[in-house]
Amino acid sequence: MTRESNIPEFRYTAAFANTIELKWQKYWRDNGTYHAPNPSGALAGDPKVSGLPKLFIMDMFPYPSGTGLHVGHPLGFIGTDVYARFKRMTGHNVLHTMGYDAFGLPAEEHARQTGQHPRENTNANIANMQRQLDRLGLGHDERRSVATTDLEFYRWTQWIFLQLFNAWYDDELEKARPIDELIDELDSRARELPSGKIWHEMDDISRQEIINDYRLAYLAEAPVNWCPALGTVLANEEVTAEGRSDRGNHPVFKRPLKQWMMKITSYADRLLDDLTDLDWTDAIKTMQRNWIGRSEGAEISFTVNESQIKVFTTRPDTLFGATYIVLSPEHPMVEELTSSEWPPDTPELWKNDFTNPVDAVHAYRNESARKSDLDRQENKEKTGVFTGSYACLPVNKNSIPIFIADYVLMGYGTGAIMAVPGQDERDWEFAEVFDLDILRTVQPPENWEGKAYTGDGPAINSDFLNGLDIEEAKTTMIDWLENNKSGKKQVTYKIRDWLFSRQRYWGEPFPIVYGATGLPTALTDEHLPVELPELIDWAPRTLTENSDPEPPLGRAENWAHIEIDIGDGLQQYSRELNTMPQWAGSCWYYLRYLDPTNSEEFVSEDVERYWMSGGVGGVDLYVGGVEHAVLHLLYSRFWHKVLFDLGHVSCPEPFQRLYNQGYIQAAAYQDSRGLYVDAEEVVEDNGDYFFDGNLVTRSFGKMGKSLKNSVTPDEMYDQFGADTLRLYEMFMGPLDQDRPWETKSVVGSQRLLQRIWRNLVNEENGELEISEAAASLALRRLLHKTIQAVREDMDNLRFNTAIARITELNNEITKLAEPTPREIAEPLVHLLSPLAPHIAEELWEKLGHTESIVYARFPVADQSMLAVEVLEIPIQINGKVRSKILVPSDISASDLKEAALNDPKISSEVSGKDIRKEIVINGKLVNFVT
RNA sequence: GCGCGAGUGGCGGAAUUGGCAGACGCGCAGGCUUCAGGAGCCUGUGUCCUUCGGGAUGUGAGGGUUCAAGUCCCUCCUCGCGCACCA
Repeated sequence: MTRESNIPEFRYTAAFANTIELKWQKYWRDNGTYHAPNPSGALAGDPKVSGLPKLFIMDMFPYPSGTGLHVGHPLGFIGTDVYARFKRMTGHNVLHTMGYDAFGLPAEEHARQTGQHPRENTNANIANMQRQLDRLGLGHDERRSVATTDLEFYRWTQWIFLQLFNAWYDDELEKARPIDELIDELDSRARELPSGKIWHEMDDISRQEIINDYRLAYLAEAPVNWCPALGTVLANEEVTAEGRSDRGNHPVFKRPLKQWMMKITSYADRLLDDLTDLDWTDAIKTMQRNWIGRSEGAEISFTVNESQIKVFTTRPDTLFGATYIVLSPEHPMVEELTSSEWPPDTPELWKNDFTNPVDAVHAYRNESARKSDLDRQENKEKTGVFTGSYACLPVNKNSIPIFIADYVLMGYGTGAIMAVPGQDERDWEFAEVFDLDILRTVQPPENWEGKAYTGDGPAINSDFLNGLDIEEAKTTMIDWLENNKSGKKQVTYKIRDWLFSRQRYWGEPFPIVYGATGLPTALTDEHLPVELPELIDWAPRTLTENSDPEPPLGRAENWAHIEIDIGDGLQQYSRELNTMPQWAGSCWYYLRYLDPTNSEEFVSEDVERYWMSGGVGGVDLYVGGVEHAVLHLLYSRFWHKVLFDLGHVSCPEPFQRLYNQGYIQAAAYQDSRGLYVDAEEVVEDNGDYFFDGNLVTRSFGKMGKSLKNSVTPDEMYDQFGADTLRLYEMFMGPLDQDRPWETKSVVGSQRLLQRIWRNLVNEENGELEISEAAASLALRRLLHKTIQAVREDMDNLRFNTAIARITELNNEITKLAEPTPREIAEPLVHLLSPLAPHIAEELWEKLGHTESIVYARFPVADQSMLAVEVLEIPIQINGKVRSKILVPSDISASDLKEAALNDPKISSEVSGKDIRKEIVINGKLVNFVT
């Protein structure tokens, strides 16, 4: 219980902080303080401001969760806000705003559980989250806020979809082009179809089918990830390595279904190459590279009877060492390659106890079909069975056996490999199990004792390759294969085209209709937006593995069938019933921030060029969690590149600098049954933790409902105020690092603000209490040292050390006997203002200023104040500090040595000893070695 | 298994062209103020020893380079993240 009567009326308490915070938040809102002017258009403003260097700072925009924020969420938002405020004070036109990623599975799942319509639910969540964020005092240009669920926003998501639908990838020019240009080239015979079909001899429907396959957004029948529990199909990126849904951890099944796909594979090389120019961490770049999974090698054909098996290998140089072939059990040629009888002399080992290959192969295929991906991963013992057929090795016509084995995956390369046990560990293991030949074709080092040798060395046992190193042997072999029509150079990728349709209600409808031909047809711009129909029954059905996905939009009978004119007169059409995935809106929202009210274009050219200029990527700083490393960041790079190719944006990449903030973790406690107990109720006693008198165990994890360890910003506003919360979150540690939350430590940040306040304001009467007299030279020096350090720290997002420097300065001010000199007080408030903007505004006003501090100039250190006259130099003997001396900073090395030797402590220590070596680092230290 | 990152007081963390380890904060201890303290202020606080001057020791473990190593090199351990039979 606090007794208010003892606390001075104008002390900086939580209640007082709340008063001034609300005051200044209202002021900023009323004055449009954070409005960043565009160079032209509806949001144009003061040309003096839009003439400043621009800075586009962004947070990954959040999904408005129904449970609201906990203190872990705003960490990155605060970080970008501090940086943005600092940059405003150094003469930049800073664009910083916030939007909501409000479509998608989670919104709908939540709505399904509560029975509320997704829109109502989403709007309520957005309002709540906006309230929580506003209270933090984030300097966002609120005019630019968007939600992906706004009709005026998703109108343009649909428009961008049409850009993709109406474009194709020209492999020669390595860029996307309008589909009409392809049609023109085919019409004028400037281009032939690679299939050999003759364009001019085809009917209209066949032509449309051909063209549709060229589109960057296309319909395809392909094995997709069907998640019955979610009632929808999912992209590869949304399925975990265990074969479950990323969201909800439900089982996912591979099923062939006709779905919308995006041709992201066409951009694989550019997505890979352009990573080089981005200021992203190597961790994220590596994750993207792994996901794209480019490997160079060769496709080699092996002849079996009349047919050919194509294998992909990255080691064509080892072809002479191929002693068998392995097909994935799902490979389409397995059946035709399975002979009816075991060939004479087939080793028993290869038969798996079956009397003929047909039964053996059948049994093996059934067994591996039953195995989940997880089983296949966990059990790496090699299994397989002989098909009874032999293939012909193209270089020497040797006959080698063909196996099927589940260590070869259908989803990669051609689903078939040439096995080279001498140079491949997996093949070696398999060869050991089945007693197959092993032939080394690369000479291992002399004392090599291992099995397969994958390192470099001269080729052996390889005829015309002998003596060549791996790289030379590869190119020589590829030449040979191409000359002998047995293969070719080949690049494969792990990345697959992006599955883009979902059987859900709460997403963007496709701007696509189907006419009499049944082929997909694009709506034209004037028919946009395609608005989501109001549905009473919008929930997806819970379905089984074998059922078909049912798009909920099919239940909107009146909406699903329309009569419109899209160029061929008024006709009957049925609409596409799928919706887009959640990623669609987040692929491009940053562009809408630039020009959110534009009803003619998704962003005007002029505005886009202004904000997106500077590097290869337009956004100057993008802060968000590492969990979007391959999903959002890959998809939006892809869309951006398409828009770039088609001339709609001016730079090839969206995000120049990416920064991954860490997570705030919190202690969670489990009782003896393993159940989580309310962390707030746990008490510590001598290193042990108790809940309700019972011993509980502590662990750390992400804040949230399930661990019962959430702390909300609202609680922090009540107990400390928003400035304190901001300061504490920035002070906990480096922004990119995970850190444990400790409510009991927050008070430290509040004390700093209290002390700064008290150093400038009389707590009893609330009056400014500073001195107009000059500061001491020592304090002035400290101030400039602090300014220098804080500036550097702010620039490098090292807010924790910036706060430490400010604290040091304030600690010195606290020691003064007289009031704080104005020449110190004003810069101190400047240094503080990006971190704790409300108290800074209040102090700034008390200091007599009528303009907001937001656009004040951040102090610059006076270099002459940084130079010191006297240095304290440690003197070491044998590397150990024995004394310290004060010397003039401009002392010469020899004088420094003399001064050190004259130090009484040093002279007594070295007297009678032989100084063998003297190290004199001027300005740093002296070390005598005896 | 492969790749990346990290290991510093009771706790969060400072310190990098190698140059005084532990800035700043929390916590803790003592004091002031107070009827009281879960408020505020001051002082102290790596560990061990100490005659209170100081001494020894110390950055996951072990070794090395150097006048000098948290920092560089080698070997190993632990934790986190990513990928995982990708041919």
